[in-house]
Amino acid sequence: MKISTKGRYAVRVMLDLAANNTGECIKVKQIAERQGISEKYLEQIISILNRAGYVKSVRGAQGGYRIAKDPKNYTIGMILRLTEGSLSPVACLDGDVNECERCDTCETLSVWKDLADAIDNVVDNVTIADLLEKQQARLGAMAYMI
Amino acid sequence: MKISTKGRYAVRVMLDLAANNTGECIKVKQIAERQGISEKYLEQIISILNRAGYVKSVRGAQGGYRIAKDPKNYTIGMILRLTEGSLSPVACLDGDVNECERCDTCETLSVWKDLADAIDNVVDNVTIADLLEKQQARLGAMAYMI
DNA sequence: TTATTTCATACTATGTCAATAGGTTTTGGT
DNA sequence: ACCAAAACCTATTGACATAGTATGAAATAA
Repeated sequence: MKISTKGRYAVRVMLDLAANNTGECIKVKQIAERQGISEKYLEQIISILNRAGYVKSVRGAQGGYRIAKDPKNYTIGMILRLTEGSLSPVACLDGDVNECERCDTCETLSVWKDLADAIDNVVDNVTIADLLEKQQARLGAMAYMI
Repeated sequence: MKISTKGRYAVRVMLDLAANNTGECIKVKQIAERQGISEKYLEQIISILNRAGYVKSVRGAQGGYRIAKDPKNYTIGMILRLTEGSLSPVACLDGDVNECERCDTCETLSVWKDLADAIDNVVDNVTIADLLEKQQARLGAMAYMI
């Protein structure tokens, strides 16, 4: 019942790109350093985000990545589903075909449905913009402490 | 982000024991047959429930299992945590020690906290008695359809 | 004493996770 | 034209978890 590093790192990448979005290209190396994540592993994760169009890449020297749209367009749910696959707690709820022949008489299924709804409700109502805002509020508060 | 068969089967075992609780001992073989689960695998799962005192066992011939207390005493959350371990979506939230040194500045942590709360809120508010009630309501409705 | 049942432990095949490794391609700067 | 920097691509790896099987020991009612 754990979210893997892939999903968690993907969220942090999106937040990092949003927080450091100056219009310049951001290199994987920079993100890896800031986030303390293996550069090569990050490469794979960011390529998923790239193929989905969540980030835009520029190849070659001076290349790198930029967040594609405004951070408010990206929910945590979108990013997790993209990188992790389905967030539903049981396979029975995946896809439109219910291959389990016990589904009709399966009392536990309603619990898993409620659980899936609860999970969706959280992750689909937080955006990268929300996280960014919090981060900047914290950094602002920190500035007064110097 | 999936619940494993161990946890799901454990819930079904508890429900089965509750539904078929006549005071007589219920054998692993019977549960396995009713639930369509491997007998040997079930043995391992029920032994976890037994060691935790959720079920009572009687050894030897004519032995078997009985649910220990009234079904309303067992939430899905209890059963899942016992068999699956922690239900929190990230390791950062497990235990009292936060070994991650980024926790102070980790904006995503609040999302995982909300997610953990949402999950807990579902699984801790459904009991085996609730599932049993639903099952019996359905079986009652079925009887009229004959 | 025997059949039935729980109890305990070891084993196995498969898959996933979290990387690491080793390249190829693209491109700006010189 | 060349070089270095960067993205891009694919294969491989070691560790671990999952979902069982397999084998047998211990307990007990009949």
